[in-house]
Order: sequence, then structure tokens, then C-alpha cells
Amino acid sequence: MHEWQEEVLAEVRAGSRISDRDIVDKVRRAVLMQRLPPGTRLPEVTLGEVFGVSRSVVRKALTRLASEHVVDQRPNQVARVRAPSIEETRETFAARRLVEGEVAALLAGRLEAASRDRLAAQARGEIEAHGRGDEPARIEHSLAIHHLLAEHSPNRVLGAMLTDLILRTSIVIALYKRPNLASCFLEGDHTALLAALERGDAEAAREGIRHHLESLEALLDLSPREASIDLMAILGRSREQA
Amino acid sequence: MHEWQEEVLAEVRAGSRISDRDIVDKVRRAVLMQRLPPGTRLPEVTLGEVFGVSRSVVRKALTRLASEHVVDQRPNQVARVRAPSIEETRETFAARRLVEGEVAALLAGRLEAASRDRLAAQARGEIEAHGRGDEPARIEHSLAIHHLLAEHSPNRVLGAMLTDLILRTSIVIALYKRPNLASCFLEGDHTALLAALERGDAEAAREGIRHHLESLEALLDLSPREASIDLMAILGRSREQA
DNA sequence: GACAGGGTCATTGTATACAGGATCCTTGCC
DNA sequence: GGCAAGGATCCTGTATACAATGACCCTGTC
Repeated sequence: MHEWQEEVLAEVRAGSRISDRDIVDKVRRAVLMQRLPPGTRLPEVTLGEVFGVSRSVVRKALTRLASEHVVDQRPNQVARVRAPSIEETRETFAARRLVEGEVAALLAGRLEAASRDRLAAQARGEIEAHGRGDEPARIEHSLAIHHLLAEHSPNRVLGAMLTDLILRTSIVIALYKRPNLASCFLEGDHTALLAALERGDAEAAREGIRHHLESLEALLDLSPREASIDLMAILGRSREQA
Repeated sequence: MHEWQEEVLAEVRAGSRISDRDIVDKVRRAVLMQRLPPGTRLPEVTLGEVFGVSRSVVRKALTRLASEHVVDQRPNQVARVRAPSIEETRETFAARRLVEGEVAALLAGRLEAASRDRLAAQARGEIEAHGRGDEPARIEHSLAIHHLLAEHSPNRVLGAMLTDLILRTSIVIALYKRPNLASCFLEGDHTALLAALERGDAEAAREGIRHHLESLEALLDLSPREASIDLMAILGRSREQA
């Protein structure tokens, strides 16, 4: 995790105060961006040095990351970046289809003008970013759309659950994306979904979500493999470099 | 929280080793049993004395309880037992209907003989406990049934989400139960559900869950009140006694 | 009597020290 | 060469000390 460590050090020197929340955000983001591959060891002292805080703060951050399923924290063992199995990936997608479908159905016809405009803007942004081949920007826009859905969910409990599921699916998408695939862009899905929401068609919105997430899952390589991931998670020192 | 404190002290002296997990379990249970009413202050030192450990352990436990939505932990403020609002209660029930309904549907026709027998035994136990007026035992059996569903969910992700939702609904049931109501027993619901699971009727199982949870919610007193709960949560020292 | 100001106390935030456990490497044996 | 036992090292678990923030109370004023 050395390169990442250096980058963070630079950022940290710039901004001054660091709290556990900052650490959670930075690590989560790093995992999402695959700067910290699955299995990476995250010793408390090392993280503390990176962020310039002591173990107390790091511990709290790691506990929170564990409850977000980003990190694996086992008694008396070094925390590691989690590597969800193929099975768990499928289950996460299924759960997200259920929850996000319901959220979309609840949201149909209830969108305020301001929210609708922000959604539309993100959808346009995604298309543009895809057009100019800017994949990171496209991902940002795509995530923003789904996060907006979660945020505006009339049912806040479901909304919070959706936020968690969006994070988890993003991680496994990064993990299992077919290497030759440049992008997970599904042309028109988001636009169609927004249209359904706008005209208040709850079932179309639910189906739109279901279809979108099924297509996304189909883009992944979830064929059973030599259990390399699992072995790596168990014996895995090969991936890290500290 | 003094009486509870003394009881725990006794238990703790008996058993020897106490870890953060034990604290989480004991506090969770105390909240569920309404030994610790909503709004109760939970200072770290006090809890530490009760369990005979230092603040480090208590802090970890409180963080976990906060992520389980049992406790409210805000920066620089004493952790308090959470008091979910009426709105959140409704949303929690809706979320649970969605998730548990899906779990039941997935489980229909897939129950192993052993699991089915354990479920049936708990259902019988619930009816018996209700018959002899033993409400705590009845609750235990009822909870056990739903926890078994969560545990055996073919989709583990949904199963974990369901576990969380069962806890949260149990808390709000205890909170909002009509005072004159002796029991939240719904005769036949569990038996009918098990029958649907057994004969592999996924939609009947889903509907069984939906109906069961709607009836349960209807037993609660969720009429809007003088915001007493909210005020209590905000200004509330009246409830605690440490 | 209500309200603003300031001081005190209670409680959390953070860092650090020490103890215990896990891992890793080395050594000695087969 | 492979493998088990032992020790060194790394890392986490826990307790404690100090800093800092927020809550509470008391006082003085209008």
C-alpha cells in the first residue's frame, strides 16, 4: 500500500485536522478505486502514521469500515481489505435489485422538480463523460444518480440500506469487471428510468432498476475460478507489499 | 439505569471474561427488554464500571451498538438509547416486510428437514407459552422463528439485513406497544407461514409475512402524539437517574 | 422574574504504555 | 529436502493520562 500511502500523506499535510470520518472516507474511496486491492493488510500503526493520528482514531475508523463491509476485522488479526466471494457478489446484486427496485417504485411520481433536475443533470453528465472516454467521471455520475435515489427515498430506512448496497456492489464491480471491458456503461438505462419516475409509473421504474442491475451483473466475470480469491484471502500475503 | 446496573454487576462477577461483544449483547438485550428506556444516558465510564472494563472496550461496544441503530452516538455527547420516531417505525416495518417477504419466498420449498423441525418446534413453543400466559417466553419463541428464517436465508446478504431489521422492529414494538395489550401474539400466523414454506408456495409465504407484519404493526399505537418522544430525546434528562 | 455571562464539572477525544497473541523465520532433527 | 519446535518480531487488546469540548449552575443585571 506504499504508493497510496504517499499520496495520502501529501493530501494530509495540506488539510490539517483529521478525524476518524476522514479516514473512513479515504480508505473507502481507495478500495473503490482499487488503489487498495482485496487482501491488503491495514495495520493500525501504519494507517496511523499515514494519517498522522494515533491508533485510537484508526481503530474507530476500522470498526466503522468493518460494519460497512469494506474491511475484514478479526480478533487479534490485522484488518484486511475484504474480498467478497462470487456467491456474495450475486447475493449483493439480488439484494440491491430488491431494495433499489422498491425505492424507485416508491419514488415514482413523487420526485420534486429540484431532485429531478439534479438526476437529469447527472444522467447527461454520464453520457457526456462516456462520449469523451472519461471513465472515472462517468462512474462518478453514475454513482451520483443512484446515491440521489437512496437519498430521496421516501422510506429512509430503505434509503440507508440502499446506500450500503450501492457501496458493496461498486466494490465487487471493480473486483470482477472483465479486464478487457472498458466501461460498465449501459446506454439509455438511466434515462429510461428517469422517464418512468417522472411519469409516475412505479412498476416500470422497478423493472427499469431490475433490468439495469441484471445487465450490470451480466457484464461481470462471475464464472467459478480456481478459488484463487479465497485462497488469497486466507493465506494471502502475495498481494501486499508493505 | 441503576437497577439494571446492579443486576449486571452480579452476572459479571459470576462469569469472568468480558469482551466488547458481551457488552453489546447485554446492552442490546436490556434495550429490547426495556430495562433501558429510550433516552437513557450511557456514559462510557459508568458502563465501564458496570462491566469491570475500561473505556476502550466500552467505546468499541458503543460504536457497534450505534451501527446496529440501538444507540445514538454523537460527537462530544453522551451516548443515549435511541428512540425511533413513529415515522421511522413505519419505515422499518415496511422495509422488513419487503426483505423478510423476499427471504420467505426464496426459502419456500427449500427448507431442510432439520430446519423445518426447529421452526415447527418454536411455533409450538410459542403457542404453549401463550397458552400459559408466559409472555417473555412467547416473545423468545417468536423471535427465534424469525431469526431462523434470517439465518437460513439462501441469500446471506438479505439474511443479515433481516437480522438487523428484526432487532429494530423488536425495539419499536416494545416502545409503541399499546399499554393495555398483554401480548402481540397473532394466532396461526406462524403456523400458516410454515405450511406455505413447506409446500413450496413462494407467493403465499411472501403474503404470509406481509400479512403477519402488517397485523403486528396495526397492534401498535402509532398515532401522532405531542412530540413528547422527540422532546424527550432532545432535552431529555427526565428519564435517566444516574 | 427572565436572561446573559462566566466558571465549574462531567464526559468524550486522543495519545501512549504495557501485556498478550499471532505470525514468521530460524534452527535442529529426521 | 521436509518438517516440527523455538524464539524474535509484529500487531492487536486493554488500561490510563491528559486535553478539549460541551453541559450545568450560579450569579448579576435589567
